[in-house]
Amino acid sequence: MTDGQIEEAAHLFAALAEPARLRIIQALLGEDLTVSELIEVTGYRQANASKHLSILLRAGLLRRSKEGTFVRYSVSDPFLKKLCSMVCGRMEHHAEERLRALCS
Amino acid sequence: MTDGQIEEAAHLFAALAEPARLRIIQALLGEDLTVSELIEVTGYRQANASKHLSILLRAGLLRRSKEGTFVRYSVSDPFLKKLCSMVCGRMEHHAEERLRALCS
DNA sequence: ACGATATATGTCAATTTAGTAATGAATGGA
DNA sequence: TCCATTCATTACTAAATTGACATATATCGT
Repeated sequence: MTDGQIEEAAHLFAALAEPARLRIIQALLGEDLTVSELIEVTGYRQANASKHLSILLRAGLLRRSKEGTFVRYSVSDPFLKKLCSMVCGRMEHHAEERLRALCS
Repeated sequence: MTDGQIEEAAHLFAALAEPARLRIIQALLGEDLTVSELIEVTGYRQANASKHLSILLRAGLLRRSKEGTFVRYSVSDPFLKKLCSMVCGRMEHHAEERLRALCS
């Protein structure tokens, strides 16, 4: 692996290393949403949501399409869906382990 | 997904969002290494490497075992191996796309 | 063209993080 | 016991990041 690829991967993980962005991704995995809808759903301020969206967009994780004055975002990367289900699986596994440790 | 799980996931990604830590993981995926060996391989300073290792350890990605005065680290999480191969695959895919865009 | 709405961007303070040097703790050998 | 080695931790500086506010840009209807 080259230095460039390592940095690219780190950049990708950095885009995912923020609870607000994970919430946004979670919402967009359910259905494509405009910024307004996303604000409604998540409760984030417009400027912040917009900034987080631009970060996810630059990381290549989202797709952006204009609809009049609205902008609709969607999950562009099939990799992201797989990744999310993997992470969920891991966390369930850990939750189970914690539970088992508690009961032993 | 609860807020706690979202934050836990963000924390996990944050642990991976650093080139130095990805380099360390890459080295440890090849073989288990002591801190000294890791320093030798990566060229990082001792204190720096130690800090990165502690972050990966706290994230549950590495295992730690003492051997006399030495400490050997290894990849504890099968999830991590899968994740790395996925990320590598994604980046190769993107590299191909860039190449194709260049030639079209 | 004008006003209203949707989205993006710039700036600021506060927080977090990486890297370095120095120090501390633990282990093994003389 | 004393010293040398290995690793962890602390204190510090510089840089990056977040969220809030204000402002700019773009599009639509009138």
